[in-house]
Amino acid sequence: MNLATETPITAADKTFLELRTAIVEGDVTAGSKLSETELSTKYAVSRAVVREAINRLEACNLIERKPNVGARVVDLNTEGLLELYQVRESLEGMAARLAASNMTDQEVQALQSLLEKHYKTVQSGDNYYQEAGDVDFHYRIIQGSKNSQLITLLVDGIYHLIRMYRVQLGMSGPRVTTAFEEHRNIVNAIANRDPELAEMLMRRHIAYTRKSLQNKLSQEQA
Amino acid sequence: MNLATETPITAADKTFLELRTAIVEGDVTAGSKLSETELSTKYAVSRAVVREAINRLEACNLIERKPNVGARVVDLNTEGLLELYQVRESLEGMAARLAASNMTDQEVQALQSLLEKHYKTVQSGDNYYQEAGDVDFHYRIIQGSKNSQLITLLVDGIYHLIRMYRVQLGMSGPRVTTAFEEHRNIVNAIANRDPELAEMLMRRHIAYTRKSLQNKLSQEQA
DNA sequence: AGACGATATATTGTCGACAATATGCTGATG
DNA sequence: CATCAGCATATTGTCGACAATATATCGTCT
Repeated sequence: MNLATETPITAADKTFLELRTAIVEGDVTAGSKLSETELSTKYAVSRAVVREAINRLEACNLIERKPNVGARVVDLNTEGLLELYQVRESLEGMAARLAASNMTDQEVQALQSLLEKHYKTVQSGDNYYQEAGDVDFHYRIIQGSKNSQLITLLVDGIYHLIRMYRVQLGMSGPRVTTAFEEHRNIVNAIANRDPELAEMLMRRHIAYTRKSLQNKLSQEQA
Repeated sequence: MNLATETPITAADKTFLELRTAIVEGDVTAGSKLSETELSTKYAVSRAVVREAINRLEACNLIERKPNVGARVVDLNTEGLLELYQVRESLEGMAARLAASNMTDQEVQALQSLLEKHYKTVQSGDNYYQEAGDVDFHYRIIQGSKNSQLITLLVDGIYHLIRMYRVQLGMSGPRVTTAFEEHRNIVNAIANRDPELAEMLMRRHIAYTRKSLQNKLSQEQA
């Protein structure tokens, strides 16, 4: 018996994942068409598996499909990103609330030490780690909610979408300072097992980020 | 030129929709297998379109798939439903908040008259309308948020899931009285353009429903 | 010359067949 | 009698081909 639940990876899985990163990272430009035949030759698979991949991408809201016409990478407007941040505020707020109740002490400690590490690199000014650290921070709290529906929604769905939007709109990287103080306060609330406060702080944190984005975007348009 | 943007409906679309209602309504029992060949003969289409439909169902979290094994209707535990209600509380709370800001005066009036109609049928004791009315009420507020991401998430995703859970667990129909008072307070908050209050009341409303479900379910298990 | 219509081309939708994997059965063995 | 190996069957994964639809090209007419 093999405990490592070896899940066989189908060709459709692989092409889906490759295509998704290609889209999310912006390697295929926004609004460009996804030709089935073209992709099937490019990835050396049949059209059937390409179609399956495209179907899944559509389910993720990463592309749009019109029957008998084809699939295009969603062309993103500023409004969509801001809408997404409202959804995120709501869901991650709930995640923080649940995390304050459901995280194990061990997980809380791990979160605290992550924060510690984060603090050091903020001062050193390593921008790359900053972004990775930010994602990791949010990711752990989401997991800490222990609500599988919530986790699936955020990790499999919204996060990829947000990432794509940000790349497309040239908004890569979080706020310059990543608002370390806010992170610390959230962690404290969770460590104190204070769900209401944790939710409120997380919502504020994301709302601030949203407003910061909004400013940047309206500035660029001017 | 035809203004009615006639969207061609593919066979895959149809089978997807039929299958979804069949699953959501409980016509195919929980945990049962979805055989591709069987379904293709039943719906008189090729396996390819069945596969596409199944793919979409998987994206909706209505079924689970294991490679080389097949797809089964998700077998639902109580916990999953309660988790879903937490997500719903979060998202519909946000929807109510946004609706208080973004609904037109006309939409608010329509909502108020719906409430009126609702009130009459609560007293007459027409149980069917009560459920339909409840769904309609929530649906309008969601639409009123004007946040397309939020709308898609709730209408295309979570609502079908919740419906399926409820049917499977024998929890059809909302709370006996549908908590008319709560609905009224929510509408008032929206009409007064009070986002914070609208959100808070909607969250409470759903949290109550959730607890009511929890009681019912734990009672049954005893 | 511009607009419209018919034809040609390309792309997507659908289908049936083959290959790969999992499941169930049969029978041999301890 | 239980267990396990090997085979037979059934189901899913993948593929290439045909049909239906949309797009592009070209010619004609006003």
